[in-house]
Amino acid sequence: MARRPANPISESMDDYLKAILVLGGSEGKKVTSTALARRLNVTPASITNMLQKLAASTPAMVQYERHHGVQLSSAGKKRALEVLRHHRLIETFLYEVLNYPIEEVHDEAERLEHFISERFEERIAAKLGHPKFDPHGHCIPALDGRMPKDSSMRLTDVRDEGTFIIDSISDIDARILKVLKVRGISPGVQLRVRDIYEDHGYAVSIGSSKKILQLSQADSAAIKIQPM
Amino acid sequence: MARRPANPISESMDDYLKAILVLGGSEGKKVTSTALARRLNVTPASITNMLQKLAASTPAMVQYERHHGVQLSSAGKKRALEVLRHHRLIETFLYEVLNYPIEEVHDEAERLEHFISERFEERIAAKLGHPKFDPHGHCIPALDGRMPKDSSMRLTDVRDEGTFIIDSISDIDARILKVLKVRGISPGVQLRVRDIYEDHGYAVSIGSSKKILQLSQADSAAIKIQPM
DNA sequence: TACTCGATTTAGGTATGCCTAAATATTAGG
DNA sequence: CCTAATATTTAGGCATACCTAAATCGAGTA
Repeated sequence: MARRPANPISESMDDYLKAILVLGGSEGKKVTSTALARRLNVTPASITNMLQKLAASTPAMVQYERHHGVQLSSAGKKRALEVLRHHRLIETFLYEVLNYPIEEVHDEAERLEHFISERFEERIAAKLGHPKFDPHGHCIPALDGRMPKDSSMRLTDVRDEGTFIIDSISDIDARILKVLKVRGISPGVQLRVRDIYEDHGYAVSIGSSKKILQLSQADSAAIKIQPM
Repeated sequence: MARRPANPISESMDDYLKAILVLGGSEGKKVTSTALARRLNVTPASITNMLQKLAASTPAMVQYERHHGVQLSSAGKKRALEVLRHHRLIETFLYEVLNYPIEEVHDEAERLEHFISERFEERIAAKLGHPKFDPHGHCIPALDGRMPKDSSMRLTDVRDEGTFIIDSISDIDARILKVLKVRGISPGVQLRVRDIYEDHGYAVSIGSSKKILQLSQADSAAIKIQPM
């Protein structure tokens, strides 16, 4: 029964799989080349190349039809969740154990996630008490890949004034993360939408404070919320 | 004064520099291609290629004359010491903070050393209290690259019975490391040489114990000692 | 001094993963 | 339903870092 060995998964392949996952390319939805190109900071041509490779590998990591987007196969999704788990555990570790400033954990985790062993993962998870959320409020996939469904919504989808709980903050832009930190905007905090400037941001207040904060559109786009 | 930027140092280049340092290619001594090839598990041809590259980079990382070996330039030595510091700090961290078994720290550190930031280094050094030695007994270079001179000798150079203190254990072979661990051979322990089997190993005893342990030549070669 | 053998270098080739420019497919508007 | 604008793919290149096979060098010995 000479089962041929699964071909190795490179660091780059991992990055692509994780990006597809985060952009929603599991559960039937498809992701476009352009969206991937933007997220990964490479040209669309490079995306096409890699998608062909991911589709051709054994087992196939994605389902891909040219000009019609990609989505993860079950093997691809499994792998992407492993990488995401690594990433978020490392972020939590850097924040909790090594006292990193929140806006620095992402870049470091982004590099390290490809190189830590299963043992490293196991040890930091144990040290942290098997956390369910990273410091940005994002859910950490379990070892078996299970992850509760995310019921949060984007602040930028809000059309009416109201009160919410901050669910999570996107970690990709350190600058925004720092801006939000100094304004007290972090997961779990209550956020009241006071005014909406169509496509130009929001006026909000935090907790029980009456102070009004102006958030740019870019800042607002990094915030996910839950209705109270 | 458009100073041209120093060209980037790749992960591979770091590996070569570190290998040259450890094989003694600082302080005037030269290292042969073959020795490097053996240590890095690549062919001699690959070594030649990389040495040419290291010699041609700005600033030059090594001095290299074909057929006559290499040695580190001051820039190369500085860099190699940085990488070695990373490596040994990470080993110490894995052992002390994450409770790794000693025989597993090397391989993990070998991968991670290339990817941690200055911040990561600074934080783990602080957390560990700026240690001077790694768990194998090797000296950790200071931030400025200074490192006390190593006055230890190889157990395999011992020709007469006598008593010594174990200085350090080579970390490159996990199997040997584990064998030595279960026999109680670790840095700081007293080791008595009882019998010498020319090129076939040693009979030793540990601490105040009378029990005689047989060490193979390979096991012995991993041990460095200090006269008492 | 010349020869031989081991050490080293050169030449040429592989794979990854990125790029640009040119070609082509899809989609939305008229 | 056709066309323009946009999205995507193809083709051809570059750099890194490794390999093998075929030269070539150099140190010790006859």
